[in-house]
Amino acid sequence: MEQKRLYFRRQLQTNMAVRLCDVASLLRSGSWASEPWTGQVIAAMETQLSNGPTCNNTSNGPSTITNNCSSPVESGSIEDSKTNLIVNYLPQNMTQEELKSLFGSIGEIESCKLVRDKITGQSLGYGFVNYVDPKDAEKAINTLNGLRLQTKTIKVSYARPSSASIRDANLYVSGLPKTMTQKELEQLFSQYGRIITSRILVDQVTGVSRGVGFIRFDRRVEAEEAIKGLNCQKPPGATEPITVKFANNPSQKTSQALLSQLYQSPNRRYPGPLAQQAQRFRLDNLLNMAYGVKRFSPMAIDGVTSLAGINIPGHAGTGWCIFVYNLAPDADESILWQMFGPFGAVTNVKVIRDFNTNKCKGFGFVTMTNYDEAAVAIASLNGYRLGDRVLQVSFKTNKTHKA
DNA sequence: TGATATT
Repeated sequence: MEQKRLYFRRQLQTNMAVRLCDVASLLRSGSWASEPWTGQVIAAMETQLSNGPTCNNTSNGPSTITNNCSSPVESGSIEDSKTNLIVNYLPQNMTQEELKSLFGSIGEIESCKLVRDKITGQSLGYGFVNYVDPKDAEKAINTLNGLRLQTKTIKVSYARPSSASIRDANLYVSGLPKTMTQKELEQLFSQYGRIITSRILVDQVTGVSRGVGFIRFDRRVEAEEAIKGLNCQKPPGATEPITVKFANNPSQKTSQALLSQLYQSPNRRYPGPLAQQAQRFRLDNLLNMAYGVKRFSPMAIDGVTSLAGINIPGHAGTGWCIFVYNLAPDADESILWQMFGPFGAVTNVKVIRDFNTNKCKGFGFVTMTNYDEAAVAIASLNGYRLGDRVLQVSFKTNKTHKA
């Protein structure tokens, strides 16, 4: 009870209508409504809401507020939201649950959304995480920005307030001098507005610039002005003019290309050869279940020595559970994400702590979706030296008695 | 013409 009071007091201290709307709707629904003090809290919030900016939150996602500031965009100003983050460059196969699990290891999450293609359902590689506490959002940027997950390095930053004016502000630039650096590219374009991202494409083999790149501005009007000012112009010192135009939207592919991508990408829906071994396990286990055979020992398969995390389709919340031993007392979840994330889809991590001291008891667990990725992670991380400790990593066993 | 940046 007291914890709930503290929880909502903390929320109330976040002086944004957007937060109040969310808390109010949370209080109105579900088990919170039965608490004797919720009525007072809702009333207090609605008073503030009626005096403040309009709340337009009608959906499940994080809400937005009408920006009624007289000078909405000031160069270099701090973002409006201190709790809402955008996470870019997520691995293609990362799910919303995995995103929530990863960022939930920092602090309490108010809402979390992985953005998917409306038609294909494929991840668009970015998402939003809205924390309850602005301090956790800041901590998430400090600890998770730049985290390597599989082949990607994720970017974590404050989300700008959602608005039509910030959409379609990405430019494709070609004909750049091969010697031009990213910094020089930014210098050229920064006179037209605030740059959100910039990139120069390079040859995969030689690393030499391909003379093409991208500039994403904060606002579309800035991108329009940059086209007017720089398209067909020669950059300082260049011999040839550059081409500046709006970039293609990656989500606007032809249906042919989408189908091709769907067929070729090894994801959950269309498992590629890599998933075959895990599929074989699942099939075997289904057959064993169906025929009432005692849970089969997978030890006979391909030299695997010990397994327990049996993954049965339809049995939600399962995966390949990995036991990690010899963690330091101050180990936290983020270290587990950092170690195992690069090997594949991680759905959950947990550091086991002493109830009284809150220090790690020396071990933890990691759940991975795919068997093959889990096996590689174990093979790679068992014996790994973390600080002054050598880790023992294995599939979790179902030991009920100590040997 | 990207390491799919605004739900």
